Amino acid sequence: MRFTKATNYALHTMLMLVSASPAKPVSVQKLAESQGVSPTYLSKILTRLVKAGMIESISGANGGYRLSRNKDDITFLDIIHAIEGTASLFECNFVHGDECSIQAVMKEAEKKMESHLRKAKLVDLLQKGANV
Amino acid sequence: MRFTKATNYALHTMLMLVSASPAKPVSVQKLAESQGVSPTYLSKILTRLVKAGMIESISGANGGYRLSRNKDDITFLDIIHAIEGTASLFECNFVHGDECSIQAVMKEAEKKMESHLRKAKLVDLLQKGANV
DNA sequence: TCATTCAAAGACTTTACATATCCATAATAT
DNA sequence: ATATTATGGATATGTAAAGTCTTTGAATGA
Repeated sequence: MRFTKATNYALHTMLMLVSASPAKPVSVQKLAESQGVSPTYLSKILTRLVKAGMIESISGANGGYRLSRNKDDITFLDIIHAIEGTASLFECNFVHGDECSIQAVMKEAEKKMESHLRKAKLVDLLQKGANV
Repeated sequence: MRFTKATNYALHTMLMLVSASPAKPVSVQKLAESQGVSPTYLSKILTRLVKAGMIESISGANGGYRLSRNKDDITFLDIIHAIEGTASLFECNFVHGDECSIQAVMKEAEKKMESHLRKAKLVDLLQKGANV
């Protein structure tokens, strides 16, 4: 299992939007070009972030995407869930009597990762002087 | 991203081998039947565990698979790494100046999950009376 | 020694999903 | 009006997971 490229695009795009002025939307052309991905494809990915309520899109000339929330409220986990979905990473399909004990361990492990991603915010990266 | 079904099969098979007598190997037919998977396919999966040195296979009549290590040394992470590989779950392909700050966060999150899976052992489930 | 029982391995198929591309449509600024 | 920009649907394409089939090789025991 691997995180999808779409998640990589989404995270990098969000970092750009967080560091950009919230007043001006950034066009998908610009966002796509800096990541070496086609604008139409990136647009599809960003639509998922729009539906998750994290960013908003402005059509027409000088349009593009911009944050629709406070920067500080945006965690890694929000973005990842918007792209990858919120389903558990491990599903035991067998019919045990009660809950599968293996699955219980796996879910606990997943929670550890999620907990870290929930604490991690994009703004924090900017403060450390990260290059987008 | 999801864990593969192969990981599910491997974990359940290992739990069976841990709970079985180490003297007698268990045939892949038996292991496969109890999980509703074809023997040839399960055999492919188990071969990876053999190569990882966790179990050993005995050919010929009364053959099968059995543990090749102490039960207590077998962690969830060992099994998962043997099946899914050890590559990082997240790879940023872009060329930043130095290491990608987003990737650093993702790797840290992954470590949290791995740390939990390294502590989790199959024997512990048996003591809790888990049904295989 | 010979048939039987078992795993290993290679070639192959099928399925599912990620990764796009293309085009028509709708919204908006100038 | 026209240029600019996102949206959505249809449609490839690529790749990995999931599974089958068949042959080979190793061990047992009669």
